Amino acid sequence: MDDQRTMMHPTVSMGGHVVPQHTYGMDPTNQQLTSDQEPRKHDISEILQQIMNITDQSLDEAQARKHTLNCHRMKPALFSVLCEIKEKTVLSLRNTQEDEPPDPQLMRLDNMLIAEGIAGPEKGGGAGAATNASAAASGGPGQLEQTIEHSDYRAKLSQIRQIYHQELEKYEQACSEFTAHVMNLLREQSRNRPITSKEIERMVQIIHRKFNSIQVQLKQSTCEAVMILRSRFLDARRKRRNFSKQATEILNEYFYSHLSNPYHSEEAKEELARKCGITISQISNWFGNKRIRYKKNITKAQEEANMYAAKKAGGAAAYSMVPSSQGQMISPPPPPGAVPPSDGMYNMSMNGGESYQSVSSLGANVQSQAQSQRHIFNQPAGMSDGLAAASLYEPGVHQVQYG
DNA sequence: GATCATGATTGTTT
DNA sequence: AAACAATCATGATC
Repeated sequence: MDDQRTMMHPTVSMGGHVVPQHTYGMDPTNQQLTSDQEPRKHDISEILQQIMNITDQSLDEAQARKHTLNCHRMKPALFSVLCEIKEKTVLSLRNTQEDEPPDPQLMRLDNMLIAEGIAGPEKGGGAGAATNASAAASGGPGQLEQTIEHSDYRAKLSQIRQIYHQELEKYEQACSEFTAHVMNLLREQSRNRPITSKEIERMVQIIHRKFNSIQVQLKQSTCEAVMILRSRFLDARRKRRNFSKQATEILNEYFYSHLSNPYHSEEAKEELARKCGITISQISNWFGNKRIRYKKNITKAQEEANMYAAKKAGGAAAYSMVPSSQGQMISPPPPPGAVPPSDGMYNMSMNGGESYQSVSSLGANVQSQAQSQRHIFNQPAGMSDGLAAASLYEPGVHQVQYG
């Protein structure tokens, strides 16, 4: 019955709902509108139109009209209409409550930010923690040293951390401001239309979800920035440094002393690494590069070989007084007044060549092992002539001397 | 800034 | 697994 009448007098349609006239306290059976009923109908339309318009207005404008609306004589009637509509729509709201599972992407980002020291409890240890974390992630003792020495890296990382926290704070402030604003608005609107606390809660949830997606973006771009920073600073190629002159000297001397068998045991590598202050893998790289480049440019390598041979011969002559080092001494005499106490190379000379001897004999020890390895130095036929000088200092020769 | 030197990486071979 | 070979990327020098 009511529905039929409603269909006959569809006053205002609101969100697809037809507002029945009888709920305004008017006589529903009265089909004829009296002269004072017409303006009433008009009033209601006006109020509802105002409400509709609120969504298109700025919050300030809505605020300004709020008072007018509250004082309107038809307000109670409007309220009851809205209550009735609510009765119908509230069912759909009840079903919308869902538990949000933790976003795996967000968790990944959070973990990474914590690991990098960007997001973390204490601020002071941030940069340090980041360094340790990244060093642990990349592994290797050499990388650890280089990571620590990169104060630039740490500075940039803490800069990223600072920006991240600033943005996060801004975001959180904006989120809470907006939430408070919306809650106020809803509370005020609840005087005109029925709004349950659950609905407000839900609205807050929606707002937080929206802001969360912004937060994810912030975290994502922060992670990207950290990755770029890391690749820039921790990529070994970018931070290549030439070895010290002394290290190169030691390596060259060892190389040309072991030309017939330039393949070394782990022990020999360790010792060289210790003497040169570089890692074992750097030693391997160096000898790998050296062998290839030696082979590629024999002429130049010969000159170098002769130079080191002469050097060694000179050194041996100069230090032949030292009993235990005869035929072993390859280091030049230390320059006057230039003998660093901890200098491995010159220490070798000063302590009777003991250190070098051990390296040299280690090289000899691996000779049998190296026989099973590939040997580029056995291949070129014309090489032996050029290596005449250098071959004087091959481990085999030393062995003969000792044998 | 062009060029060479050199340490590191990557893919292949043994 | 170690070495080779090619290549990359940076440092040093002119």
